[in-house]
Amino acid sequence: MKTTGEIIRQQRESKGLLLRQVAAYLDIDQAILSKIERNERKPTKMHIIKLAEFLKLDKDELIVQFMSDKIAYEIADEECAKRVLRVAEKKVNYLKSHSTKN
Amino acid sequence: MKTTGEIIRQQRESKGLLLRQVAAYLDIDQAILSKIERNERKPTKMHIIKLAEFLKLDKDELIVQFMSDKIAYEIADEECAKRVLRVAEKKVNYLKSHSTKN
DNA sequence: TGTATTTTTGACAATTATTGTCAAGTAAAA
DNA sequence: TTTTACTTGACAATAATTGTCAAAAATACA
Repeated sequence: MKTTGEIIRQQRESKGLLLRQVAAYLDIDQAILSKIERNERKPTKMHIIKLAEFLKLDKDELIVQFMSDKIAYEIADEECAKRVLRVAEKKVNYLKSHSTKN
Repeated sequence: MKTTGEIIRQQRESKGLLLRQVAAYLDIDQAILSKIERNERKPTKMHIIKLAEFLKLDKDELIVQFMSDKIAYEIADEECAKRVLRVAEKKVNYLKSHSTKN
């Protein structure tokens, strides 16, 4: 399984781009991007969106990576991680079916 | 589906306890507990643990409620919420099988 | 080699989010 | 109607996140 950081780094390198160039597009210091690629810092959603744009990665796919990282990280040390996910799914279904939009 | 706040409030009332009494045990202002019960503020994990203790609720069950709330809230407005959960589960499995403890 | 370039690292500053208090308001009970 | 419980909202304290900067380390390459 590739990490989010690995996906980003591979794509950046495959395009021959420097940290500094991509970081400039994201409007952050390259130090942060370096850390994101090494999974040492978590990207924000804005980072993810701009990275997908700039590196021509599939935006939804990258968001899935990013959010599942966050969730996995949050619950990984829970005994009941699996149940948490199952209950969360029920709640998401409920929220979606009762939300005003759509 | 009962919300976390509802579970807490029902149990508290069934025991004839006042907000102020439970809040004292949690060492917080009763205003916060009032808001937690009305799902207007999110409890911390410590709140949840102490609430389970004091109200004699099943601790793991309450933690599942609490964490699934957090997750559902985070991803509810995502198009790809379901996929996020599935990928998160894979990552949790991976993390669990590769963690040092156990 | 050694010089330029890129990346990494860590200290710490700025910003934002969370968690809390307080006091006044509302509701309900006695 | 007075007391008691609960709710609300402004805002203070604390904690977490996000960022900068500059020096160190790694890499590329003349």
